[in-house]
Amino acid sequence: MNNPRTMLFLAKKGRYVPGMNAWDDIDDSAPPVPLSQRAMAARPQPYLDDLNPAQKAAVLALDGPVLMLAGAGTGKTKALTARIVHLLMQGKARPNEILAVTFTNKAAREMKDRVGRMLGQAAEGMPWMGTFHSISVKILRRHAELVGLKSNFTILDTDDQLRLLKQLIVAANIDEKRWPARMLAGLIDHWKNRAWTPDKVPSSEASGYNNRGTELYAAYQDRLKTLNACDFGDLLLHCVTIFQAHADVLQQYQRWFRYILVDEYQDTNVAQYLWLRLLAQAHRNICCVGDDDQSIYGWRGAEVGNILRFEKDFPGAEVIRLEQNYRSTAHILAAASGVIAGNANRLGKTLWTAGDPGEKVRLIGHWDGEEEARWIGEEIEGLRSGSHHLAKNRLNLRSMNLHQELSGLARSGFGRPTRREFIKYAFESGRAYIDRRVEKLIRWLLSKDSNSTAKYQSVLDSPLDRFNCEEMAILVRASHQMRAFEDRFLTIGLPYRVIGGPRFYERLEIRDAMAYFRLAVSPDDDLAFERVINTPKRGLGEKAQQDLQRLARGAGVSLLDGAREAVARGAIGGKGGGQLRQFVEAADRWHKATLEVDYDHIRLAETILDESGYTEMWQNDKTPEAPGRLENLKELVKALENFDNLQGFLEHVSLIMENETEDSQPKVSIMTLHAAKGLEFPVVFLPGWEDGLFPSQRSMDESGLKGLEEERRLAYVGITRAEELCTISYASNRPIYGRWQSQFRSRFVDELPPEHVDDLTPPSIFGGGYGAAGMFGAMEARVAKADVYNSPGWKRMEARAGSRPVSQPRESRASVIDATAVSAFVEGDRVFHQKFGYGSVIGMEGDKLEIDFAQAGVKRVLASFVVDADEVPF
DNA sequence: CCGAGGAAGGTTTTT
DNA sequence: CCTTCCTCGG
Repeated sequence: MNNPRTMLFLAKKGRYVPGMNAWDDIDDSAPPVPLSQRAMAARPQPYLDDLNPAQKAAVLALDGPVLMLAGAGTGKTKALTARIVHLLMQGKARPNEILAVTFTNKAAREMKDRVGRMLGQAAEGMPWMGTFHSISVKILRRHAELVGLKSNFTILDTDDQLRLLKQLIVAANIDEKRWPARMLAGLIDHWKNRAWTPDKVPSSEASGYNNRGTELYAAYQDRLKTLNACDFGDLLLHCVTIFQAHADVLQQYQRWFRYILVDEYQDTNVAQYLWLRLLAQAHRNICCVGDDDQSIYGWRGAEVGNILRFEKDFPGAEVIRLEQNYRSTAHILAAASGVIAGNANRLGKTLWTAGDPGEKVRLIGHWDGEEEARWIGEEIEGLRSGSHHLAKNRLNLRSMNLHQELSGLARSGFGRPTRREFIKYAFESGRAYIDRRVEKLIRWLLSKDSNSTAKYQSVLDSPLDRFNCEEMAILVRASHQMRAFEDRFLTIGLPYRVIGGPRFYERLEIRDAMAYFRLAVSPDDDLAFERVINTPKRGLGEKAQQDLQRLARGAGVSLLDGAREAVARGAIGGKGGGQLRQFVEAADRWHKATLEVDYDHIRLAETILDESGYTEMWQNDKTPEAPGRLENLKELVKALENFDNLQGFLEHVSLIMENETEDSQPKVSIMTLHAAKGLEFPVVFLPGWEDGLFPSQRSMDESGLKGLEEERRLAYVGITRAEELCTISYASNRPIYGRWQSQFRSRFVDELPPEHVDDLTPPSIFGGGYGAAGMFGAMEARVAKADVYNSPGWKRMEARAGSRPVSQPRESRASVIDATAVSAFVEGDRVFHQKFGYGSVIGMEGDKLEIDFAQAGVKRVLASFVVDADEVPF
């Protein structure tokens, strides 16, 4: 970095910018200095300085119920953290008297970080800042006996839960095929979300499982109690039960939590709602932050109703709307607003921005999904190399003046400015123009604790007129859509990352290892015992395990104790008997080790994995996944370093499921719309906007209008993730379950306000472009089998399955034309299409026909998708 | 204990 | 159609 350009910038001294540190604090070599520490000393309330009026109002209204309706990108976390700081600075509450609840650990961590930075110290003193679940565990451990548990209860993972339920179903003599454990788990989860204990489940809800659903639920709860365990739903439900049944306990917490803050309130379910209301009802100092338009978790129990009803629940509540958006350009906001306006039952917000109108939202239709992926890949390459005109325009978008100055510099031999230099320049020239982008970058720089810093550094050091891969994302409705992009990006060598794959702690090997640890810590953990007793294989199959079960249950002891007894009596014969003896001895040894004060838990963990033969099992495994699994096990042991003992680690893991093995290379993100909530990217691609895919058919089938509205909110969330450039696309043809189907453009596309949309769809290919033809209900296009097998689409798929190169040039497709399909029609033929209805052929090109449909207008479809109108059987 | 073969299912997912 | 999970048989 020792070039003349840098020297020039360094020659000047940093300047004060409200709410921010001087530039010299943002040097990479300097330790992270809290953002406003210095400012804090100079003024009484610096954290209020860079808040807009609405945010300020939300921060200042400390007492009484407050509903902060914070639209996407309106700085809600900023307001929330400022509010906490304000509470502390005003002496309204001590750090441990503030209850701040979030949904995810990530959100909790971010809030902690930001409060800490504002205060100029770590927010470790805020023990009640966390997720609903982590806070509930804390409370529950203290009062476990009130719900029949011991305070050292274990938290079940999904696997254990399923195994347990399966046993119960079998025991109840119910056909496990017809009524799978998975489904029961879902049901019970659903009931717990609604805060229904077994006796409260309405009979109308319990028709499955031969009308014995609630019976099974009750048996499950009993079993959990015996095992001294609970599942995730229980954490909240037990708390609610305790609060409702024990006024003294409730009052204790009501007094303790003087102020309550809730993030993402629109995502709360009934149990969480009750939990909050019970805690808040005495002093009513509750501030809920949320956005009804971003409620996308209805399918897992979230009740938008909670936020819609807030003012009724808390009469006299102050409702504050954060509507100034700092994230997206005006066109993007307008497009998003246009779509969400289609929903009824909204609290209503109007997002606006003081910023640049920017580029219009781009819309493009493609022939099929493959082409869509190819196009997006090319766009990304262009944007990242700077050859794309929109990349070149980017400087204009950010700041005309600075652009000119910087271009001047560039021309005089300084080269292309990087963002880092841009910020520096803006900063040092005392320019008032420090936008939220700059603020964000500074935040990135400061958050050195985050292990993703490296990738932000790479963003910072890339030229301002290019988009770094880190700045671009593809957001899809369903994860199977990701594949097309992965395939494509792999062939063109574009670095990408899929967010939200299987989580680290959910992986098979990790769960197995964890079960071993659990058994070491609590020898009574029967579920852990069951999981590992024959993993690796010890010759203790179904039969031996059943014997053990019977023996243990008969004697009323744990499985491990039962096994010990069986060994003593020689009840298990043959090879298994010897192995069992070894297993029991080892388990005893491990447990003994955990009882020592200050034992070396890392070494113990290694010993366990070693002695159990578990590591060896994977070493001998020759499947391609095995090396990865061993790698994960190493990772797991490494993670132990952050804890004092195995107990602490297990507790942590049962609550926190994270997978943050980041590497530093900048990558394009591919993720679902759900996973994207709360994130933002300068460039966003939203592919697959086709009816049935998005909005998802299933959603609409199952939940009707309610489902459609949630899908629409999902669309809103998607668009509002984009900061500068948002591109929506769809394909006319897509293989659905192996069958090629004509797709209708998503109805959401037609809800986009045309004046904010730039339609790039080639009109020649997709007649009756965007904004022209009206929509009519989407039908399922079922194409007769014979047609499909003859269709070029089919041929293409067959070709793909064969040995052809992954990416076939477009031209070669023409060679796959099915001659019969082409010759089957001539211009002027009357034809029928399953989806578009009747029409007449007005043109042909290879395997595609151009057809003027009576209802749908001019479309291009595969010849095999239409039949002669005379042959329609109805 | 492993592999072949058949049946079923094929949104979204955190804690 | 493809993938995955489970069962059954060797």
